Amino acid sequence: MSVQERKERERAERERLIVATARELAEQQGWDAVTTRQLAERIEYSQPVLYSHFHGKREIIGAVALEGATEMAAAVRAATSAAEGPRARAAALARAYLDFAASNPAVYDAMFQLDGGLAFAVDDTPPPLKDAFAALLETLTEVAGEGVHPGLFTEVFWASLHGLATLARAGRLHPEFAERRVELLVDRLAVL
Amino acid sequence: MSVQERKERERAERERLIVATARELAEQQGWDAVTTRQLAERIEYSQPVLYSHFHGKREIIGAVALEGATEMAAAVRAATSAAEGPRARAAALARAYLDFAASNPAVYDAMFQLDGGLAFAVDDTPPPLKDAFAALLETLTEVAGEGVHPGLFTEVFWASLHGLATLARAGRLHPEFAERRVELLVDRLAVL
DNA sequence: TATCTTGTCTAGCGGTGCTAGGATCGAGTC
DNA sequence: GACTCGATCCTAGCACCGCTAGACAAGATA
Repeated sequence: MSVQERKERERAERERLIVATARELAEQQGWDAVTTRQLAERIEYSQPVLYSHFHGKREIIGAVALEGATEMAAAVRAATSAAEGPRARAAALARAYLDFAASNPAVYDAMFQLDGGLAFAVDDTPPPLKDAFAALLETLTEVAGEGVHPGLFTEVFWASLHGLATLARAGRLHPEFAERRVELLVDRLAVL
Repeated sequence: MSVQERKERERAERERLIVATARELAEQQGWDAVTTRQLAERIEYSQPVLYSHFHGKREIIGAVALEGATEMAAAVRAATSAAEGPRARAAALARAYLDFAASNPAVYDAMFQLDGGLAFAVDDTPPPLKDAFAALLETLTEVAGEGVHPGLFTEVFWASLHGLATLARAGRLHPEFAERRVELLVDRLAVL
């Protein structure tokens, strides 16, 4: 029994190592540099070991994405709970979201730009992703406005943030407008 | 003289063929299917011919992106000029933008998701891209609101549309809310 | 100690973007 | 009309990718 338990523990530990290494490598050199060979070398195992943990590279990206979703949900909740008043909470949410995207570009890519093989079909959406959306919903519901479906409003608000995050990082928007964009977005979308 | 002119004409024609074929193949089977081998076979030339026209695959993607930007600008202008009143024009712009993204996913990817090697550093941005932004600016300026920088407002509006377009296509948003999302976005962002 | 299962690695498959170097074709010249 | 020569194109191959079959060794079981 104990032997098997030890092995399972070691396996789980190695799996965490794979995900952490993939994430680290992606943040350092971009996802293009995250090849199975490079990744295998960094964890000091051969390539096939990766495939005994994940069905393919896509699943590794998906694992990084789920980790990121959990962290993003936490970051958003921490920021909103520290703010007072609906308007301030919505603004804090927006800034926390954009900060996370800017600070963890590779993770954000794994979540929304790359194919991590994650399902989004309402039912079998992984819990961390549902929870990240829920974190947005909690704060945004109070500024959705009368008679506006909170989920609908959250989708619009989220999409706007997503657009700002991706276009800003791609160098498509004027960097000096960053703060004013957030102000404008919150002012217009949020109903107090 | 005439011989050289004919050759240049044929070269230009072949270049158009390459871009058109890449675009067609991408729309049919996705950009993953657009390999240099597949592309070469479709135009009935060998691979190296591609490299006598473009420095690499990235440049071919960039060419498709520029073509798409021109078309999108035209589509937006056509839609807005057919609408009456600022609110109707802004709504028409939003729908035209989202329609274009939904109808030409591969082209939209070339423009905003893939690396087409296009510059965006204010000065050396290719004219078609500048013009596409200008097309948005023309209509959105009139609903930016008092004292709001039109360029800033356009960036925010555009980012929101971009977010809606990408998240919707990735299956991240509820399809049945599509029209209501546009209504909500225009209602909140546009100042009449 | 002998057996056997489990886990890991070596080697290799078919694919990718890209390119060096040889063959071929056609334009210009005698 | 034959010939030279330069432009043009293709064959073949490089290094890399994601992924996997099968040999092999280490460790648990008896």
